[in-house]
Amino acid sequence: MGIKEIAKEANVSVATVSRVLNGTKFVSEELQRKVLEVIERQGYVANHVARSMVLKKTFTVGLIMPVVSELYHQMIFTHAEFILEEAGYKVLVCRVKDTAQSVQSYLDLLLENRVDGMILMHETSNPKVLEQLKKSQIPIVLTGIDIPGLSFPQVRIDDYQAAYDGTKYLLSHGRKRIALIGGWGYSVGDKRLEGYKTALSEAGLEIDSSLVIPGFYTMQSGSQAVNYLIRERIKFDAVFALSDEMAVGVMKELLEQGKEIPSDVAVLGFDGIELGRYTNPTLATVKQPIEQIGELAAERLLAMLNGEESEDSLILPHSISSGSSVG
Amino acid sequence: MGIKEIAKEANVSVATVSRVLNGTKFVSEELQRKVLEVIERQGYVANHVARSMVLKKTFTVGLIMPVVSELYHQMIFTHAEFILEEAGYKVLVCRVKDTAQSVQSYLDLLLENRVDGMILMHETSNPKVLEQLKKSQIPIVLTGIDIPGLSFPQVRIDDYQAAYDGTKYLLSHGRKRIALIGGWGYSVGDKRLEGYKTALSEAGLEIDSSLVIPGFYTMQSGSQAVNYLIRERIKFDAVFALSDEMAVGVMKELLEQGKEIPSDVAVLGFDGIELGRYTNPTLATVKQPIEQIGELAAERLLAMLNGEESEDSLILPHSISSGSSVG
DNA sequence: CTGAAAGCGCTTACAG
DNA sequence: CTGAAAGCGCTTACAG
Repeated sequence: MGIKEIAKEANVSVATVSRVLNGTKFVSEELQRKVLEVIERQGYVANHVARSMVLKKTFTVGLIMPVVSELYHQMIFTHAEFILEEAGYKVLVCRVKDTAQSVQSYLDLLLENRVDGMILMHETSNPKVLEQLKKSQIPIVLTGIDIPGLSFPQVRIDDYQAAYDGTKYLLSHGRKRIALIGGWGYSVGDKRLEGYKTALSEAGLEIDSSLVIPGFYTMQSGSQAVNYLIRERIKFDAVFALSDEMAVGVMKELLEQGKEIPSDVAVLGFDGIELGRYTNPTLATVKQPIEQIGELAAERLLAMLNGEESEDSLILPHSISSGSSVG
Repeated sequence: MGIKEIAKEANVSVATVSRVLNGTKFVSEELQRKVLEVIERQGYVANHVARSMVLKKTFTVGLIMPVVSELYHQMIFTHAEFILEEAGYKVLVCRVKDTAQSVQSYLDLLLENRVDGMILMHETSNPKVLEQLKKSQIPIVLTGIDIPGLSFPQVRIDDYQAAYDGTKYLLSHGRKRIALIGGWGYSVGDKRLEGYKTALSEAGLEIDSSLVIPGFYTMQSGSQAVNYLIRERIKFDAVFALSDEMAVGVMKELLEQGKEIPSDVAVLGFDGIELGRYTNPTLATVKQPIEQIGELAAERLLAMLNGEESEDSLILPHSISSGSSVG
């Protein structure tokens, strides 16, 4: 049951059917009525696969994102998706399950399926992937991340400054032994680490590398980090977790180990997801403008999809959101 | 840059290129080498849109899910997706934003884009949608839900029994005034409500309808329900929230209002998501076999996609997971 | 094993 | 305003 059958039954050409379907050209009311009637009666469902082939446009954008810090990424996704859907695009989401999983296969998948554009929320340094990304002719925007060597427009915060401000916030609450948990070896994490170090140095404090703990941005990972600190008898009076999810795990483990929050240990998160307002104690955090990031990333992509010049990056403001987990 | 250009440059026919690309037929080593070389050198990317059109198969399955109880639905999705991806399918996710949003547009989208099958995790009673679902020729499996009038295979728990067991669990901990929060007017919620009522009746307790509160399966909604109960001075010594996310909101509000958990009020959740083990106090809950539901739903869909007979529904076992939020 | 050709279901100049 | 026809990039009987 295609356009051809509809055409025959309505006694018109396929061109006419196509035209009433798409409203591309004026069609006399009579033919329009006839065609619409047949379509309705036959329960015709347009075939967008065929349509995409001739149009060379799929109205699909690909989104590659990590599954860690899910609540944060989901929210960005939700806001971006909303804008994209409004504009008639659908989103093919590729969720990179863990750090070991390669982005390669997802990138191939998106390219083979001819997505019109891409939003990349997952850092990668795989040279082959980088090469493919550069060569691809479709618009791409990096969201929440920065990939050195890739000149696509970015929509994100200033991670260095955000971590700097977060650290200062803890310092201003009298903390001196601040553990930092995050993913090192990635641009975002490393920049935040720099901000942390600078803030400590400026406060005249030495950087103790035993306080810099690797984490995977999951709740479990937060718990493990605290467990490690305590097991190794490393003294600390604050934890700065570089995702709210890790912070939740951190608080859980601290309470379990009999620590008081924040009197014994203050906890500061990162991201500003809704969950932080529902924990006990509530979570102080470095808040990203999640809604804005998602929406602006989508809007930038749409602009490029509409042929506008690839725009510059957008660095959005962060803020500190207080909570009872810090003094 | 299509198969045609590759063919010309390799001095073979397009048929041969297609064959080496798909490994469908034996191609002499020599031609194979020549074709592969050109493909590599040109950075050819196969066009799956064209491929889908002739094959009448997109290797895409549609997934319609609600955005409430996100952690729960995400986990089911994650497990289902894993199986599906292994089998070479990609997933087009449709996230229904709220109860007011219609499934209609997503259903149309999936059908127009010719998904090979569908996983439906969102209840709907829209008669037109139901009609379209019935008429559609593709395999569909209902996951975590039951839609009266639709005979597709289901993969879910016994919601009636699960709520019955949960209520009994609270009763066994000496609770008598159990508030129930959930979404009424949907099959899943209503069944659970029945289980709750039966358990109370069997215990010789009267059903107090002022304890049956509507909720939207979000954290915020859980908080609001508690707020309502307290504001209206309705006495209660336990809350049975029909999602863990609501339970988190419930606990938050209780603590904020100065109630002790569980001595003043016990809290029981539903779903068994990871978050419940990270809250303070930890959350007792009626646990669904999330991983199994996701995997089995995907496997059933794959079986049907492979032409196997549409199978019967699968009712999986639930369990009670203890936590310090209940006695 | 290999190729010429038809066809998948649409859209859109090009004529009329 | 309407239609005949070419073409989008593939796959696959059908011959050879």
